[in-house]
Amino acid sequence: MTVGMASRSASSGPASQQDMRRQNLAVVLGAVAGHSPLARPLSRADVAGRVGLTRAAVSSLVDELIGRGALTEAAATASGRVGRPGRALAVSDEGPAGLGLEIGVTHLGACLVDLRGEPRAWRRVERENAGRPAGEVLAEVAALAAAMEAEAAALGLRVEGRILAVPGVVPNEPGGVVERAPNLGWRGVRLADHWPDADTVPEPENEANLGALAEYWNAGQPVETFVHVSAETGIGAALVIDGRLFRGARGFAGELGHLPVHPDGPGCACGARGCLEQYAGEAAVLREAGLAEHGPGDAVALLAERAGAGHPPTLAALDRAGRALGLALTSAVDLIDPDGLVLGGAYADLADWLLPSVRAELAARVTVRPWAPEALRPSALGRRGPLLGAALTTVRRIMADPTLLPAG
Amino acid sequence: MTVGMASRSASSGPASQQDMRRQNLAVVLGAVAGHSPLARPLSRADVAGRVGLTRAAVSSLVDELIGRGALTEAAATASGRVGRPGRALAVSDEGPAGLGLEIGVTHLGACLVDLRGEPRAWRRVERENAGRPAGEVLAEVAALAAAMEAEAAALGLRVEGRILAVPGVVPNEPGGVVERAPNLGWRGVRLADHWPDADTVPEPENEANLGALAEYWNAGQPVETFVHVSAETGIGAALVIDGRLFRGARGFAGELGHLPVHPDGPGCACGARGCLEQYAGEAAVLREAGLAEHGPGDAVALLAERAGAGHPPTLAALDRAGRALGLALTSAVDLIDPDGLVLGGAYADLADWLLPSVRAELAARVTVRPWAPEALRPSALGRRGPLLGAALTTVRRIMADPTLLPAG
DNA sequence: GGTGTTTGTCAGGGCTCTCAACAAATTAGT
DNA sequence: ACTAATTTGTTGAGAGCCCTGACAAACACC
Repeated sequence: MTVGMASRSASSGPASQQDMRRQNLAVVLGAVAGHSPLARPLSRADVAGRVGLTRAAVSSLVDELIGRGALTEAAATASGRVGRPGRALAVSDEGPAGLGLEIGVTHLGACLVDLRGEPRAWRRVERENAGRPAGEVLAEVAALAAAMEAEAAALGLRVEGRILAVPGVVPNEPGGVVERAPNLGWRGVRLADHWPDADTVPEPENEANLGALAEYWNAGQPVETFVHVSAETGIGAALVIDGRLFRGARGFAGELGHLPVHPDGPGCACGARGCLEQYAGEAAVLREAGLAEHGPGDAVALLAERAGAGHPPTLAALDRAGRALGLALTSAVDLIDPDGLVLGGAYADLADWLLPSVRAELAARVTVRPWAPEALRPSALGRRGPLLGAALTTVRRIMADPTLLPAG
Repeated sequence: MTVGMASRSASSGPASQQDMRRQNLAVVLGAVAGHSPLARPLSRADVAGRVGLTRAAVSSLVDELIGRGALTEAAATASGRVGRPGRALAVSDEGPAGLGLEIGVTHLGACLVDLRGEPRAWRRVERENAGRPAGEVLAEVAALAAAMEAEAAALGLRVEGRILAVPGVVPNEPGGVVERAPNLGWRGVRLADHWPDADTVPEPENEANLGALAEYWNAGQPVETFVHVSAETGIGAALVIDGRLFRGARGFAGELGHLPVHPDGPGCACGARGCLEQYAGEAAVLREAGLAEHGPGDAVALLAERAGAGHPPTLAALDRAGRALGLALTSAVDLIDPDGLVLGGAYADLADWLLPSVRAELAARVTVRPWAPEALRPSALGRRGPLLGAALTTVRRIMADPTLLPAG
């Protein structure tokens, strides 16, 4: 099982009556969750009419969902309509919750969301994690996680799943292993080996993937197929296709940083020439902006500051990066035909200066199909995306399969 | 409903017991179909053990499948094993069949396959279809189709679905419309408007997509995620992701021909610069090979002939095309991480001269992940792919949902 | 020929949905 | 205030589907 993949029908394998029940529980829960909280809340009869089940079936399903703590029956509402008023249903804001954890290069984070998807608690501590032993870092994360679990209990929440966002490669196969995280100096770290409590070991997932999923899950009107570009030290893209994260055959999909944008361009560390990273990577932009020997501190913040001040070399460097990124994204649009493109990670902070040139390049080169400049937009969540995505992963799993919750 | 998409669980919508039955019918049928015909045929008990249903359930499902004509009970086999021998099950080679039709620029085609996926009849007639009125061409196709239906009846086959492969754009939405087919001169052609018999109107689908699906369905050990490049007049790619055709948000996915391989290269008719088609398109290769004013006849055959004869400008043109194609495919590999790349259409006929340079370019540029040169291979089906894919589409739909067949 | 093994089928039971009927709770009308 | 109409949620009967357990049938082995 992989983060972000729905657990339904493994495409082969027989269907059982439990599967049917599972899906119908998910459908009913999804109907309540997908309903605008501003509108009049849904009753059992409303749900039945909306999803196409009978009132009797919905009643039974709702009872089970209430028993599992996924739904609550709110107070009766003065509907104003004729007939017996329905009993308002709402996704529970107590009970099940998802815990997201994050290891960044310079910080640790934690986030707690309830089943409605609402964040209920955030924690962030600054830590220089690069090069430290994985066990040491994980011990601190575990302490943070324990504090959050305590806070969850105080809020009446029960943590049902734990996902850890890491800036590294997490293989497709389960096992809780971070294959490598260059910016942390990790290689082949098994989370379970360093976690104090075997019952609360989190599942690792790549932070860029989680950021993309958060962007998708958090959108009011979600775009089902989009490319989420995320630049930290490298440049990666997460592909969300039909609402699901696409990892590629071996988990390497979305390697945007090494697309050949100028085939005869400068050599890249990867061995090829003219890769996108040579134009739009952090090191390349800093070099071009004359900031290669910047002091300590956040390089991205420095770039944003200089660009905001109108520093010509910085502006030129960002323009050059934007045009190269536009070239790479042209290839992505031609191949994948996404509904949208999202600039996340460091690019979100630099969007003001990147967007014009990226959009111009796309407009000039994406000509054989309709393409709206607004389809490219900066991330709405910015740097909080991965952590939120980690927490929401558990929520979305439960929404897709409410039987994951213990029966009441 | 779209060609090549499984009809199962529309992801939302409640599950019914019919859905469960449908899936289990498909699972049982799939187990029989997926079994090597060389090995001892499967019995009901074998199927039960393999798919995880009980013998009683499989018995009921098999009975229904036999009733619908999807399975047959073969003669008893001398198994040589102890115990009561099982009754051999086989996918029926009578009854349900799929009819594939094809309109090419210079020919019409038809193909009949039985439920095992075996071709049972082929027809091909040479016709210059470019520029002729759509109604005239479709009338000839309909005549061809009628002849095939008669042949099907003679073979004891019943045509359960009709798909028409066209060299053009078919929108995602159903409706039987060919939005445009530049090489035929078609625009907004509704098949139903020109078909003599309303009961046998075929469903149109892009030939490159069908070629890719045929490649997938026909493979012994199918690669689940691959890119099928197909060059005719333009250069297109069909993306098969997790065994399903991926069309993109608006049906424009796989537009490989306009990937910017040399951003400052020659201008393209699309308005951009340095598109792949300027290097690897038919017109560009012919021009580079000094064959721009070739006489009548198949330009691809001409290129193959000259290349086979060692004609230096042709070899240079193909090498240049191959390197450009390798660049574009590098982007595809980086983004999608496919298990394989297939060269189809005209490229299949030119594979001998294209493969080396494409592979070299990929080897030099795909460095941040494992990449085997053999993952790029020419199409096994070549020019027959689209027609076979059209015929197989119906078969795969029935395999995915045997209740499409009339009950016996 | 008897025994053991495997196959296919049947009857009973459980789960889940649908259908039809009904009590409950509210609005509209007089 | 009281009745009629309307809508909701629940209940019981019924159908569909799979599972369990049992059993006859058909074969190999001794």
